[in-house]
Amino acid sequence: MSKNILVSVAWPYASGSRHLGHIGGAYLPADIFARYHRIIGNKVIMVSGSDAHGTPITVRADAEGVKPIDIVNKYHAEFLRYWEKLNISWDNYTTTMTETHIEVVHDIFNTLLEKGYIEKQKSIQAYDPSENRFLPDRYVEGICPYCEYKEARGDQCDNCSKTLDPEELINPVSKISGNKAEFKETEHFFLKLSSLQKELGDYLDSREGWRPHVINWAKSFVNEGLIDRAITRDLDWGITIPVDELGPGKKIYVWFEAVIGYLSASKEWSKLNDNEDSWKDWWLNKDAESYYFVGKDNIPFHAVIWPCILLGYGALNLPTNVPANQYILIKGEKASSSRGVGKTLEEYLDEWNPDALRYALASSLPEQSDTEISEDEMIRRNNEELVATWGNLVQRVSTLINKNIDDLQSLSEATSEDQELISQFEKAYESVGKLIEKVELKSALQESMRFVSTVNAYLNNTEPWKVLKSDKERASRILYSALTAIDSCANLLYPFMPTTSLKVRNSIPRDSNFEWSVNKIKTGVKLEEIGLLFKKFD
RNA sequence: GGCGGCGUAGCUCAGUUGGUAAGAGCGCACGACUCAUAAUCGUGAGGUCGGCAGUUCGAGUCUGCCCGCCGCUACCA
Repeated sequence: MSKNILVSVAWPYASGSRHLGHIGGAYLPADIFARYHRIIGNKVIMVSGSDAHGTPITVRADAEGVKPIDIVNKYHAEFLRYWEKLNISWDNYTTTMTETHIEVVHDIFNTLLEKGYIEKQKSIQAYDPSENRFLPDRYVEGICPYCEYKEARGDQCDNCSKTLDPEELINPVSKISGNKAEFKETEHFFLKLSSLQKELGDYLDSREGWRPHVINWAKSFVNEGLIDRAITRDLDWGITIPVDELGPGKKIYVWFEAVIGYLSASKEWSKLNDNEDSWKDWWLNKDAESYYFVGKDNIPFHAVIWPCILLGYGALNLPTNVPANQYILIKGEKASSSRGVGKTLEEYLDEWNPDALRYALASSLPEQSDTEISEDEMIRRNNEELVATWGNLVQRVSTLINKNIDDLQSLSEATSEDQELISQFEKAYESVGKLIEKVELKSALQESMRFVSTVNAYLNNTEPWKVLKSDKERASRILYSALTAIDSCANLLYPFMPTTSLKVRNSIPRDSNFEWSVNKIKTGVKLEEIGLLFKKFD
């Protein structure tokens, strides 16, 4: 009874480089989760893509004197390099510029409009006449009407921390040009979140196993009362509005269309695989599950707004879980290469074995709370946990076998000690699997490493290097048992470290080929040279 | 201001619905081993669980207040 599992991953904004925090926050955990489910036989599609629209991209394009599309292409290409180097196993990694995406966005827009979940509303908006553009609240500055602070923003005064409307500011100016801001009426389409509040509340109440910070946050949004939100903007760069009622210069607002990308990327995947309807197995089949891997800043969009869009549209599956991560902090600051904190992601990717980097990040995933890491800590984990415990185990056993035993042919009977080692691993698959299914990936990795240690302990207790001198058959049995255990360790660690795990597995000849249970290792065959899995940092 | 999260051993973090003497990994100390990338294994020392008060037979776990850090507060996504 294999399940269909949709692994949806936050769409990275093609407006700048990503950093380690992004990788640990969403892409790596999603990949671990997806790889595990594929291995145990579930049908997984993992989708995402580069988010091509939105203000940061146009701002950056303006600053660099290029077109938005140039910025998008540059960073999309950079993101593709990340995924390749890190072995992120997408089924479809696309962009929000594809025809399929635009079609799907238009379909959802039109359907919500027909059903009355989208309607036009007029509002007064700050406007910069010299730049010929409307201004977000935060891009308007002026004097606070309450405390007379001179640099109050249109949304809030930093001095007295009162929430403001831009129109309240005295002498409002555009933060972009420094010129006086005007106020003009503008008309936009709004998503009527308020009329979906009850259904969303029921949906959230029915969720089980969500992380406390995610469900609490989502519910607090509902409890405060959902406010209708504009889904179009005064912009040239973006997806066109399917109905021509607002006049020129307006586009669909990025937050509305980006989340729809999960559906359009799934549909695109179907087309690419010559089965246009296969996406339905993940979106319409009620037994299918969907997991959305995002950072905590994305919780409102994935636990509130996207479910509302889906509820309004109807029929499509809502998120099974949104295992949002908190932030990875480097040296006490939110990981940010733009602020010059730490190395760029590309530098890490050049310097690190991808599996070692995956390990260092996976063992510090911010699943419950913000987690601090430093490069020293990552190096320490590589040297003292990965190299010493796992890499060295593989090395010591393969060396013992290759130097002393030709082909693991004549084995003595297994003792209770040997059997106990193997039966431990039968349980390991179960306990590690359960943790991954609950998206407790950090614990799952720690648990896996604990089993790696038991093999080292087994060797210390059985001392095959001594037994070799007197009883070669017994020594062969010990090493055969250890090799069986190592093969299982490689399976357990595969979702976390796919490349090195495959390297180990492919070197060990097997009689069976289970990916998620103990395998029988062939006797009478020579073990292939595995080589060092990881290198120590000096 | 309001809302949410966090504050647990030197460090990074776990601690289901309150219940046997508070956990893990790393670091540290001591011991064992020497096959292995000076790697491994075992034992141990470290905490009045941010503070104060309360509920309870019993609270890290619930309530109130306080202190500190972070985030959100709806046109950044």
